[in-house]
Amino acid sequence: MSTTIAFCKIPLSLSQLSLAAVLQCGQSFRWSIFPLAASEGQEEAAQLGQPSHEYRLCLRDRVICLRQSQEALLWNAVFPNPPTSTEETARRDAETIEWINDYFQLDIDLQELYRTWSERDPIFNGLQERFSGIRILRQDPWENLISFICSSNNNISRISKMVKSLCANYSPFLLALLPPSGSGEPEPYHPFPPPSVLAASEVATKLRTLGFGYRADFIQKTAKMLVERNFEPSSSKLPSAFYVGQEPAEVWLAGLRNEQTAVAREELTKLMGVGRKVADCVLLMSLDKREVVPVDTHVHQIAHKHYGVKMPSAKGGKIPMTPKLYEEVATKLADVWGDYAGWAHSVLFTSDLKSFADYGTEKQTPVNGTGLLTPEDTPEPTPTTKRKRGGAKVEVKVETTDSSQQIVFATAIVEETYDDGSSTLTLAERVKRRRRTKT
DNA sequence: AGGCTACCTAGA
DNA sequence: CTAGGTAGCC
Repeated sequence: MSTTIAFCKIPLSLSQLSLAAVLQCGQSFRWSIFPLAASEGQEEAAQLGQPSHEYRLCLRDRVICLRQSQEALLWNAVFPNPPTSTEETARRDAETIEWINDYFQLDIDLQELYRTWSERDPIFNGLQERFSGIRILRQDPWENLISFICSSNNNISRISKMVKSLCANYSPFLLALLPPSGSGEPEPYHPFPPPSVLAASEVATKLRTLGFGYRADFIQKTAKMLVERNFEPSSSKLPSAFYVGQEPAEVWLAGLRNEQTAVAREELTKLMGVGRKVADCVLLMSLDKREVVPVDTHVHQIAHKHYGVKMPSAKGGKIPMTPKLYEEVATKLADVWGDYAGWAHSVLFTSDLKSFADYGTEKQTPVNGTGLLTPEDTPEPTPTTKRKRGGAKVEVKVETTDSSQQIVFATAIVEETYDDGSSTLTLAERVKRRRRTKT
């Protein structure tokens, strides 16, 4: 059970792919991450470009294990049953390699894209050193869709827990694996459940109890909508043997890869819990629509600070993302970055993630310590990466209080000071509705 | 037709 | 109070 398995190598530079960034930046939520045994030689190992982590993902019939060194991607695949022949072993290996190439889109030269973006955009140029190797994964559309339905109004940590909970509760156990360190409990692996399983009406109520909140109904309804769709016979035969074992609903979804972006988006947004943002994430991350830029508040901030997109006056501190504003931001960024705008967006987005605040600095080195830059080399912080140091909140007045004892309207001047010494003064018209607790 | 709001939950 | 939003209602 604890036999040491050798890893196979695919030559690959860190500038083409940074597993540490790509697998944790909120594209896929299902990878398990293990630090490799912290021994005394670890620091030197890191400097030698040896792997520091192992990443694992359960597919239909196997668990893929990945590590990364300075010059190679290291992989191995674990099956519940050992291969019966050398031919069988070879066939399995070939499939895994094909999957890796497809999933990481390794035929696309990321360095060349970085060069192009840097020429077109000085802002990108400033970030490219610190955030290299960030590319878009080519994910399974069904899993991608459900994961991003979970993502609404949510954080990466909880989304990951929810997605793993879906697997644990709705798909059969495949196998268990000890952490790579050898010590600790074996971890069970389940593949992602197919549409037919999540379409059952009881699923909604059970997902509620599992802590999915209002997304429980979205997931079940979307699954049901897809399963009950009337599929064209033509859509059930796709060229690749890649889709064998998939349900018609999954094949249909994947078939949107062959449609125009607008058409595919139209179809996606018909599904429950899928708005523009979620649809665009799916278009970009699993349906080959590389030009699509999903827009959220982070992306809007970036677009405002660096690319001259308007910032509506803050009513109540929150800027609602209207369809019009969404379109403005998306078009602007697509225009700046070109064909692969969605890919460029993910570099900027990752650089803006709080969990990556120290990525590429001394505090937290990227995998294997390459591309290491001192904090002085880091670009000017953008307003979104600027950390708030102090905020004086000056309540000016409270205009009315109605009979139900809700504060309905309040005006305040808010001063915020940032790490770099700059500060902003905003007039915030904050509408507070403080609901009285039921008694 | 845009502009609200409620919606689940875990964790600062 | 927020976290990579969306449906439903006016």
